[in-house]
Amino acid sequence: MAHGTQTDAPVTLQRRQTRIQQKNVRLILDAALEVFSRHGFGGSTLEQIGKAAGLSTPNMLYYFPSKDAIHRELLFDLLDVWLDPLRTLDADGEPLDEILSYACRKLEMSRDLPRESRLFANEIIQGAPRIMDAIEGPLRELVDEKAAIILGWVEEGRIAPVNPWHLIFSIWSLTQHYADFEVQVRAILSGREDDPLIEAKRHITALLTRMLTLPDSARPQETVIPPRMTPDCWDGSSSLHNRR
Amino acid sequence: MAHGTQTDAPVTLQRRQTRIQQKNVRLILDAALEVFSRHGFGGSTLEQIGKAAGLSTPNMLYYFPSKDAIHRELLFDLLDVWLDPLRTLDADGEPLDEILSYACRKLEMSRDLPRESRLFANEIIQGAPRIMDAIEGPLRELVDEKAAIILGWVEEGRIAPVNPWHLIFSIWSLTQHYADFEVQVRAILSGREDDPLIEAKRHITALLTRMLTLPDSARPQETVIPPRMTPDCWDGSSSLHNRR
DNA sequence: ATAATGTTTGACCGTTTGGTCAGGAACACG
DNA sequence: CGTGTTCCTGACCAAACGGTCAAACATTAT
Repeated sequence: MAHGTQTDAPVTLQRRQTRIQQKNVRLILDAALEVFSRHGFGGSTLEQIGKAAGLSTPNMLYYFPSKDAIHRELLFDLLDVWLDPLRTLDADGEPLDEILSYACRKLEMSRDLPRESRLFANEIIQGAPRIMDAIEGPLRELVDEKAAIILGWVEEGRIAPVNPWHLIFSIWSLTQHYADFEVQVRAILSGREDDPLIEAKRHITALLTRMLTLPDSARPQETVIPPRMTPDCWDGSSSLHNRR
Repeated sequence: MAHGTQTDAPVTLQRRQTRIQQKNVRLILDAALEVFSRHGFGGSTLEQIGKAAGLSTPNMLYYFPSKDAIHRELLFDLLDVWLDPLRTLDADGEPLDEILSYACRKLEMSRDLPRESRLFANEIIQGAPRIMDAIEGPLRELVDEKAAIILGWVEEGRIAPVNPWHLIFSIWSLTQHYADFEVQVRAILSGREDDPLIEAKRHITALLTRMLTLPDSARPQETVIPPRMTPDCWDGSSSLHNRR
């Protein structure tokens, strides 16, 4: 062996995936997500992650070169998932439906991917040291693109005037709050609401609807306004399944 | 000396405050707030805090018995400040004004006390291990009390129907977002808005107003509705001064 | 001045941390 | 079956961690 005794670790990309590799990498990432999302990067130890994954510390370092590498992989895997709902916001759709659907999908993610939400929150709170590039680049571009669409709707008089960027921030904060601050929400609502997320959906839908619906006087009169139906995502079933 | 060589450390309560004590305790707490709020408890080290405070590690431990004690003191000092705005929500006030004022004060706090906001966020994200009692007790009671007031306003037909608890969550999330996710907000808005918080105030005010204002048909007709003025907190000056 | 008190430091300690490594165990495959 | 590869572990390491302590240094009051 020319360059080291230990067989070359299966680096992130060049992966001849063995079954065992697949299983353990998944185990590690899942455990790391659990631990990192609760304690932050600095507050987490490989021992904790190993315990959660059922693997020894050196064994984990056989699959990943370092603690940092695990964290980075989690974060970059997450970025795609995280921005996906916004990508689907369609300029050709009915404005209010599009925005409500988006909020709804984000709220679903708070229900189904709370750990991912907390991981992201931790990263941003700490100043986004590892994903600032992605935020200043792709994320910003995506937001600008969709904000332009919403601005177009405003100018066409199809929704009430609103700052599109801050509208997007509002949707982010309103929805992610139920994942990131879950223990607070549950502590306050315990005994009052069994599933806060159901009521949260009603609340956020109403909030956005009232905010974006034009007053009667300004509404276009061409057609009778149909009673606004909330987009029926999440009523009964969902496609996301990542709960622990 | 009966119980130890080192002079009794100035424990949190029994404080014969020397000038030096006052100065250094303040220095330590301020530095600790900076560090803890960015890296979380586990991710922070006494060395970091010491560097920020300009004090050596053992010297800090002369004023506080442990890293944990510093963190606890910060957290409990914060709790009072944090809940104060909600306490001032007045059942006898004009409903919309009261709620807008509350949101406004919370937004002010995001501007003036971002580190405190992040410290709190960190604690909740991590499952509130140190302040769960305060959340299940005093916080919950305060929220219930104020939610009852809001519910009363709804039943009197003075604001549009709304779930008061989720309304409070909404205000928390909408406002704290600008402190906790500040780097993201700035990264997205940089070059577009110099001071995001100004536009944020407009946005949140409009959002809450549209959400809580009754439709024309339902509005009580006794008096002419005066043009709604936003409560003029924060327009020009503020009482909070804790920026770094 | 001087004694008593309050403050700061450098050296130190035990533990935990991320990470290495040689070698053994389990596996795949001809 | 045997042999090459993949996987796993126990022992180990250096650095960093929270914290202690005796002694030196300031400060204050008398």
